[in-house]
Amino acid sequence: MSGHAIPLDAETNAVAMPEDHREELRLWLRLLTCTTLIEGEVRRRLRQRFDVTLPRFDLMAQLEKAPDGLTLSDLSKRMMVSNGNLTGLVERLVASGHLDRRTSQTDRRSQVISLTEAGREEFGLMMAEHEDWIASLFAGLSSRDRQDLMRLLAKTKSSARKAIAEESAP
Amino acid sequence: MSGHAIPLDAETNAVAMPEDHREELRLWLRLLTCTTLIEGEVRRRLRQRFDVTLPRFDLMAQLEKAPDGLTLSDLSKRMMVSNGNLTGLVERLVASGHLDRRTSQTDRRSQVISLTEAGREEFGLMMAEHEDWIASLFAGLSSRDRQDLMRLLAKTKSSARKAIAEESAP
DNA sequence: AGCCGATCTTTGAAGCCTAAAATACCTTGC
DNA sequence: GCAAGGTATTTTAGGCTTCAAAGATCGGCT
Repeated sequence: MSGHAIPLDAETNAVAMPEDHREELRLWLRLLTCTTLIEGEVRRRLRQRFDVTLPRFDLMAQLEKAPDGLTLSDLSKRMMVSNGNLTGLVERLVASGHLDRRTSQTDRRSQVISLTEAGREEFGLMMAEHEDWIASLFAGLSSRDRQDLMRLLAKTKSSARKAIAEESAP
Repeated sequence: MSGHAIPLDAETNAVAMPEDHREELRLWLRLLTCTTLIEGEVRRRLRQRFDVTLPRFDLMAQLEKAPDGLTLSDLSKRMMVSNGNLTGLVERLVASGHLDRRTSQTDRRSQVISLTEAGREEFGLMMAEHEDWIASLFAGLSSRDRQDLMRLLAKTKSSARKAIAEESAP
């Protein structure tokens, strides 16, 4: 392979000149910006309208989908946050009367958390508004755009999961 | 309008039955999941490889692009975090010798922050690896996918910005 | 029965983050 | 010159988050 002064193309030159991944980097930064932007606004509105934080909202959202309650470990997995984190989060929502907590009948290590009636009602209001907020934030996208984005994000998610799995056990 | 037992379709029934925005909601949750997944992994690797947190990395990344330094307000805008937050962040990085901080010559209210030589060197190492991590996390997407995703996220970003602006000053 | 490793939760130390109030400095208009 | 209003930063109080270590309980094995 090869004339003298002819520059090698990116493919053949991978060793001497390490690949340029600026495109992926820009993509990641844009993804992060979008999420941060929307998340910040949701956070702001939750606080303003309902005086509630996003983590608390998320926690109640999980419980709303599970009428029989969930253990802290279940919640931890579903919310992708640490176990220790939930202890305090739940504590505050129990104190404010939104959540109920009792030791599992079958496993005394486990705490089963569920929404109180008051908590469920209050969350219902939040959830409805929240859905409208999200709709308005994404209003600039056509139905087709949303479908495409959905598909690409699914692909991104599985790409990332794969890379993470490979790194953990190479 | 209307026959008796015939159900109205979604379009004509917008008032009685408020619109269903579950599609947007699912899209948002997927966007959030992707970002959280990738961000968590980057955070984990930064900690493991360099014993540095993501906020510190982000801060140094901003400064690396600005050889003449930036004020706290500049940083605050670029990083989309609160001003008070930066005070402590910068404080710790000054203490560890990564950052330099001096009062502006032209405005004694302002603090100009910049990377020290040591900070710049260390950040160089991190940046290179970080770029590879991101590339591997997005490796499952074709070049075409990345372009499409980039475009759709740009659209999402401007959609969100518009909705936020309209809410603030309706 | 009793021990052992695994699982569920809490605690502690450190850091990140925000909103809001306080402080310091600048700029403009008189 | 100097007061009023605006800008840059810090402080304060409260909450979220993680990791790592400790405590409690479970289940299987001998």
